[in-house]
Amino acid sequence: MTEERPAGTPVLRRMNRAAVLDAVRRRAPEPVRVAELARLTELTRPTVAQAVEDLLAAGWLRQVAPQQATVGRPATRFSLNGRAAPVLALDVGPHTVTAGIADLAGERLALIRRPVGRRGARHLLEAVDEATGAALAAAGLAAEQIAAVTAATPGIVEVATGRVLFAPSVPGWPEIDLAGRLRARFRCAVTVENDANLAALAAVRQHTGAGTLLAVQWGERLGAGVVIDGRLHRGAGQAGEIGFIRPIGDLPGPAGDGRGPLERAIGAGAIVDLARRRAAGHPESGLARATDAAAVFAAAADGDPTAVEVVDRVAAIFAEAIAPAVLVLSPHAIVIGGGIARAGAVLLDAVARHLADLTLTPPSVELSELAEGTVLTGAIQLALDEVWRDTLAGC
Amino acid sequence: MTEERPAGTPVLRRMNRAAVLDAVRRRAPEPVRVAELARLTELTRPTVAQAVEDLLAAGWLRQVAPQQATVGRPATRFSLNGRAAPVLALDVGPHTVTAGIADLAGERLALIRRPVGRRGARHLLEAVDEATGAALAAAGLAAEQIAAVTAATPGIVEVATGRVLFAPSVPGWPEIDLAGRLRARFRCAVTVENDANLAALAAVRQHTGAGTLLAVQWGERLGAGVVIDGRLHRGAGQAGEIGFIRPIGDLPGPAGDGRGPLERAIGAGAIVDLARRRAAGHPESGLARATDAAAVFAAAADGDPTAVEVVDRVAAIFAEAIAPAVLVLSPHAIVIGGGIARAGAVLLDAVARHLADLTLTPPSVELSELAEGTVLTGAIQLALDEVWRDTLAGC
DNA sequence: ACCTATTATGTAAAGACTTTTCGTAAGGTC
DNA sequence: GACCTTACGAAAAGTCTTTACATAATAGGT
Repeated sequence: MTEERPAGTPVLRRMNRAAVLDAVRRRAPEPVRVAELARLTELTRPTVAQAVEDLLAAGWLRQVAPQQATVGRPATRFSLNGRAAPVLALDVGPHTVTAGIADLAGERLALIRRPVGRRGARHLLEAVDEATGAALAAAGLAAEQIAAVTAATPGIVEVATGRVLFAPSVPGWPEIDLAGRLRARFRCAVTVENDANLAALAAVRQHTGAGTLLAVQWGERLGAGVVIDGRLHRGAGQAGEIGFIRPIGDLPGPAGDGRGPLERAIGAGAIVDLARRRAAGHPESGLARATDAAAVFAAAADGDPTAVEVVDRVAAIFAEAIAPAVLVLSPHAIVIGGGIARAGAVLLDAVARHLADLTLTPPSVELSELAEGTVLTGAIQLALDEVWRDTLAGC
Repeated sequence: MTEERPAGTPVLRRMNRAAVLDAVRRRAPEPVRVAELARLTELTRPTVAQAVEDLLAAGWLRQVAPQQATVGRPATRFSLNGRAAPVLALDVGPHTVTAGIADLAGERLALIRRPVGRRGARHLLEAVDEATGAALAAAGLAAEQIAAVTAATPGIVEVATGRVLFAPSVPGWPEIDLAGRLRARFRCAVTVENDANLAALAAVRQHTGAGTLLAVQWGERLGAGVVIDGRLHRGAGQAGEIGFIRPIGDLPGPAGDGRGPLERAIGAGAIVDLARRRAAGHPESGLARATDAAAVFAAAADGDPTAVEVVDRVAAIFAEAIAPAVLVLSPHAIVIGGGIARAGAVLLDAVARHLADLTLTPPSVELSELAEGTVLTGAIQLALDEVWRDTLAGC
């Protein structure tokens, strides 16, 4: 239900303003002419002109130089005024904090990475403050100018309040009220969201935009984001926690480090362990010396039979673990990102093969093309979505 | 994205008409006064009066008798004109075809059940035609007056085209173009949808209306519908096919009857088989004589230890099977309907207990309150949704 | 230097709604 | 029958969009 609250003619003007602004956004970063906007919005030219005038006055648009060398009177052209509503995105990882600032058109204005000195919630928070300040300085902005903030954090997040409920990788993190601190510093919408969810959002936007997608982040830990028609599905609050799926077979001993069963079975480290164990009986394989998952996948790609077997086993466990979810959700595609994604086709093919066996019409299995900064990209996107939603509703 | 195409003032009037009609619908079946509508829609009284006048002229509303015994001048009251857009719903089961006709307000105008003479697609189709005709006659309507048709069928349905891709329970069914035949007979929107999905829709509307819900239909077969914020989630087209989840443990021999692994493991028949096998070693249990699943659950409710064990085992298999989907989807609740739902609390508690073990914050597990006709109710709801969507958009 | 074709912008009048405001109608109660 | 309460009706005002027409700015030709 769209739940519109219609009223008098002023509502019309608001709607038209929003439609014009939306059209400019879609055209960004290219400047647009009034006549072009009229065509895009299917409004008449005077109406668009009126809306543009309003938007210029409100600072959403700015006039850019007219195009040279054209027949007829040069058209005045307009672009989004990026400075109108820059957004701040934070990727709060256990070891690194990244802060990015982007303008309305998605243009990056600043990008700051800060290592976290020592492990622990307090040091992490310090790094967040520092990175935030540095990013603001680099972009030449004051905190008051930021129009939306999105912070990505590991763990399970109660998005409505911004509280982190469970974050095994950072001791003491749930006790810190990150959202509260950010809200105190910024007088705008602040969203705290699970990092895998945001990575999913970024990966999916890259992908198609529509449909149902399951975007898996696979590294030392395993998380996933469910994106339906371009929007994050959150369910009761912890959608996508695939790391806690209990895989078939016996588990490596309970580590008690907060990792879920599937993470203990086929997380990056577990893959190395598995490879080492298998290689013990096969001295001709180079796997015994493998120190990271990438080496295992490389060996498999080279045709090392033991490595191929290991990859196949890993893929089988993964496929069996998510098959029920695939049957229930029926995603159009599964996008795999994270450190493991660098494994390439070896893993992908094996996963697809096993899934084909376990589902009715298996979804396509693909790799995310985004390497670094996927989480930050997703955070920026969510923040921009927020701004656009508010803006288009109430500008 | 709401994708509104704003324009001149006539658009305003359309929007207001739609808002008023929507308000009347929400108030249905109670008649409404103009002043009440003004309050509900937050429009002024003259505007509402104008809209009501239009809607009366278009036949969407009708005037009803003013309320007696009131202070002040009696208000003229209006109701939905059910005859304006009746919908037809069909539940095409392997053994029975049910046809229902409902008016805009959801009031049932006709309900016809027809047994299917002999198994097979041809006889099924005959029964559909017959039931449809009888329902139309009973409601005193011609086919041209029907505003939307929804047909529920077992199997996997490609909703966009209305083709049934896979329907093991009715031989030859996928070759029949049910949607095409209905479209030829009715000049309105025709939707063909999986029966479990429609049952889910009905069960969920009963429930809360918002949030993410997984509605399981559990009988001889197993299906589920995913409902997110009141709307059916279809994914790539076969969301909710939980019958094909492969459960842990060894399967009863492949039946080759098109049933999925989970159905073979814990479908109604399989539960009886399991009980019989367990009872073989325990002659004191009455389970050996159980002929249907209900008897097994009844025995468990009575405290028969063997029966309790069987129920627990069934619940465990079910919980393990759907746990990954629960983790990915994070539903607010799981609603269990279908024949097995009559088992009551025994099964429910066992499922909840096992799920608690396998998920992070387990959803509540509940029984659907709808007994007979759940599928038909859902079909009517979907058809009405269709009508309202079209109507509110373009009346 | 001037003129014309071409494209873009500006503006005023008309038309369509909603809103506001005030007057009237239709009941009951005392 | 007077009075109170609630509902209905109609006219005037205000806000937008639309339509139609006039004007501005540039390139290229004469």
